[in-house]
Amino acid sequence: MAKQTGQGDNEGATTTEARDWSKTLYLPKTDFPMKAGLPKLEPRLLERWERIGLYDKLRAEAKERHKFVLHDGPPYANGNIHIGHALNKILKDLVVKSQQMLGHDSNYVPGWDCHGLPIEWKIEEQYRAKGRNKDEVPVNEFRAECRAFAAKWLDVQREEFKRLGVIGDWEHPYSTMAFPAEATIANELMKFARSGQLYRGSKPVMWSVVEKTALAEAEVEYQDYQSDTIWVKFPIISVGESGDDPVSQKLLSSSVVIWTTTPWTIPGNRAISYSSKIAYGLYEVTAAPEGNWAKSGDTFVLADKLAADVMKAAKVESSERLGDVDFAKLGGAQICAHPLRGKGYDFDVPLLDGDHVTDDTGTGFVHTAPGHGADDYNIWTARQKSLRDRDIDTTIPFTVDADGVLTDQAPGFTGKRVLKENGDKGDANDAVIKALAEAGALIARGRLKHQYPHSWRSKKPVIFRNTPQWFIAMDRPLAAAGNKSLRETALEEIKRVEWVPAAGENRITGMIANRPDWVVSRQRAWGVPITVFRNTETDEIIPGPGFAKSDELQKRIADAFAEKGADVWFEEGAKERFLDGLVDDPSAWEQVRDVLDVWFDSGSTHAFTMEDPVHFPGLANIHRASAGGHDRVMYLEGSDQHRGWFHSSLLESCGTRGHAPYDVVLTHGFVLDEKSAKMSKSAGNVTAPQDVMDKSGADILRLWVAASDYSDDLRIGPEILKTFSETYRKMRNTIRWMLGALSHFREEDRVEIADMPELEKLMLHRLSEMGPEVRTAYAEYDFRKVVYLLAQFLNTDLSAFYFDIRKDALYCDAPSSMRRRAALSVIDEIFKATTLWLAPILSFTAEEAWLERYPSEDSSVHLQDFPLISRLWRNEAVDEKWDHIRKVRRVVTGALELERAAKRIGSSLEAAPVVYVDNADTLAALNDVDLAEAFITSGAELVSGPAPEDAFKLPDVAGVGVVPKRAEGRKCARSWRITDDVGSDPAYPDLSARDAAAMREIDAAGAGQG
RNA sequence: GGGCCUGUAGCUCAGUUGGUUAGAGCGCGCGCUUGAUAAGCGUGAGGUCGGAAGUUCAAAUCUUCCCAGGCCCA
Repeated sequence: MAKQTGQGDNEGATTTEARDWSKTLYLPKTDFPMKAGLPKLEPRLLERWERIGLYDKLRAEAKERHKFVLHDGPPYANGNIHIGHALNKILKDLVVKSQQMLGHDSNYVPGWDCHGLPIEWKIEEQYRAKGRNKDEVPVNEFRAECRAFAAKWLDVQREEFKRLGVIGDWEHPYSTMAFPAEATIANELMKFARSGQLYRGSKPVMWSVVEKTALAEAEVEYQDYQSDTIWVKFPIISVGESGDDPVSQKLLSSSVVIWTTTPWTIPGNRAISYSSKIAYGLYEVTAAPEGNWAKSGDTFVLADKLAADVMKAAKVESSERLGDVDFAKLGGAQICAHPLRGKGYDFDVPLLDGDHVTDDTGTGFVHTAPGHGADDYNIWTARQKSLRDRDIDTTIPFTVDADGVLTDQAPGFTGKRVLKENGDKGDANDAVIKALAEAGALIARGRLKHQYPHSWRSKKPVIFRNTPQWFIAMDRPLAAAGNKSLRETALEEIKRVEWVPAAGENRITGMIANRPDWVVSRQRAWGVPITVFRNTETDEIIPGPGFAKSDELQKRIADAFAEKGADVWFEEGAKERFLDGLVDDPSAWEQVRDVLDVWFDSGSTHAFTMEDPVHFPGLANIHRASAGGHDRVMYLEGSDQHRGWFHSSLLESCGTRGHAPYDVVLTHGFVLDEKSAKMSKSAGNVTAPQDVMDKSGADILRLWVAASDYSDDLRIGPEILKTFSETYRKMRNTIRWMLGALSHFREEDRVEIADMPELEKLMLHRLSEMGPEVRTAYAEYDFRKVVYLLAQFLNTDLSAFYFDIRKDALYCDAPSSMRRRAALSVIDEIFKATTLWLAPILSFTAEEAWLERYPSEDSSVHLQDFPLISRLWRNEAVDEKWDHIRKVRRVVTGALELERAAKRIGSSLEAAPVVYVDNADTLAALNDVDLAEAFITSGAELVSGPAPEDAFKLPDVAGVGVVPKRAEGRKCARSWRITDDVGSDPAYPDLSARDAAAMREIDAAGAGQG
């Protein structure tokens, strides 16, 4: 028999000197440190995982299982990760690891979004610092620099993500700028072109005349600017269903008045917006100065709140309100004439009800030029169908060219400049104002200093200008989809997807139902080009539905991209090479130079990862449940992605494949500071994941994620991290104690459940309860329930109850003790189960503990599945019985606490309480139980019957009273229990009978050892 | 301003179809232990369930309004 660790040298039982009994105890013994030192430990474990090829091992082991694919939403490769990234990736890792342990092949290929504006800006910034001009750099040279920039940050972020303990195929991530990805993105776009869903339309964009470029909202800054303002009459020519009352009758000879700060947009006017929430009246001018624009007898429709201001601006001396004008009652079919009717502006100007109209300034009517403003464009396109039904041409005119010059689509003003080349005001405003005055359409003019958008580069004012753009149609019936539109298909698919939390379904449904057509073009350099050609004569697009050689053209482009990347599109002579032999005259075709919206890139990630078995062999042969298989695909991102990635992926996949690319969509909230405020550098409330990992460790961060309600926003800060560090410490120490106890456990000592004491049966029963609960919680992605269950179990059931009680047996019992061996057998199971249950969350700590228990060169806790819990462990009878015992135990500890406070006892081992029970059920439960053991006292007496008046009672434990009593006898020098059998073995005069017997066994074994 | 969502002890969270004095873990105070010891055990304090009104015999739970916060739009 091997000598037990934890025992000192045998000095002989006959020694008169006091023996150090502590050396004869089986005290916990482990190298697993109390203080984790995670910042140092974690990198070591990461190295180990890399060395043993953990990810590949997982794939190999799970080869035959059903797949669970968490398809990564790509972060943007342009900076260090922040706490939001950490939340996102850790949450993904919790899902990936738990799904693997639940028995799936749980795959995770991380990816990055690499094209787009922010990276272009960074490179431009570097150019400016060096005094270079972007426009003078060949586009592919510029693109190469963008590519290098993205590659650099991809690497940085990859290391930061790995540091969080996230398992994944980090060596083979996907990126939207990889050549095969660029090829696939272009290919997907060409699918839209060929099915006729891609069309060329127009839209106003912010445009810098100075730089001759479109600007994004983030590229403009608002500065003071003096604008010309005008009040313009639009004569009413039709009132729809007019009433018989005098006011309605009078409307036909009245005007609607608008106010604008951009007179040059009047040629682009196509409508007037009003709001049904605003009260309007008909006002008659009753007195005005001689020669005034607004004349006595003129009648205007104005918002009641603003009528006085307008009359004042028009220098009207007096006016009268004739009555209400209620547009809702009029049926919404009112038409005005353009103020320049007869001069090339003979179209009807409809009135449109719009939420963007207010009665804070102006007239309560908004001049609507769809080519010159976002609101204008939105309301115009939203009303497109009803306008067409009224025979109104909804074409948006191109009234201003790239130089800021009015075109021939602005009759009478062709050649006038809105802004000069240097950004100064041009002559267009004056020309328009003059024409309006001559037409008698002006009632007032003025100037206004206000905030107006300026280019952040040139600091010069910008304009809204209608420009050609490429769109994906939302409502075009698609033959391949049974004549359903993209919108209809997407809405149907949304219902098939599982949304976690469920509210996500609402949110995205609303967005898809209401969104306009998808603008996929950007006038930029760093992206995947829109790989189509347009016939300048016929407007035909190739590849396209009517072009016989679309197959060949599409293949040429995709193949070239796959080989050399999207740069080939911008190379000299690209058009000729791509079109060679496919069209009669390449010069009749315009090569589109716009690049794709990056949302189209990321919307295509499913296509170039999950459908590319060459580059992502682990993702080959996914048979999704929606297609009759057993595999599932999850997307997991912040809730903002309902409008972002979930949205674009859904549209992209529905438009090309007719179904959603995902089966489950899980969303999380945003990370705020401890007071629920947004984090910002200026507020000084930023928590950086890098700092947390350096100071506390990734496991603390992981515990924070797991324990938080991710469906809502999450808070983090110093106090919260401190709390989680404490929670961690508490759980860690319980694990540590198990490791220490198990250092004395030998496989041959394992005990069958039938031979175990009830306490052990109870703990196995608890495991059998925990098993399904933990599994279900993981399966439902309810990680905080897992944390709650495990914390409760470790702290309450184990540390404070089971382990506390069993310390005596574990430390003091003889090696042969059935009680001790049973306890160790059970602790072995508990350790295994809890470590495995914790592994997805405390990935580092679980691994550390696992390896401490099962040392190995190449194993890992993460290669295990969740524990199999035997059905035989279930034991409701024992559970119910011990419910009674634990209740009584609470009464006892309560009674002892009073004794302690009165300084009558210190340790509970100094007590031997008398328990009165006047309750048959409880009495039955307590009858054959070693109460002293359960109470951790030296003795306990059970008395049937009512307790004395002065006995200690608890209100919620009926029929139980405790009378404290000091234990009588001598204190055993080894176990510290006070018993009356101390000294019963003359060889061990200071020990109780149990300890003396144990020592005989131990000493014999020790002697045998020599 | 609109859409979606959130608001329970210092912190993180439970609170089943409205039903007994609103719970847990951690932290905090106090005590015990000193053989899990920069640990362990016990015990105590702490909440007008964001606010107001309403429905009801009864509301943290239902309704309305308000306040605060977040995301997405405008």
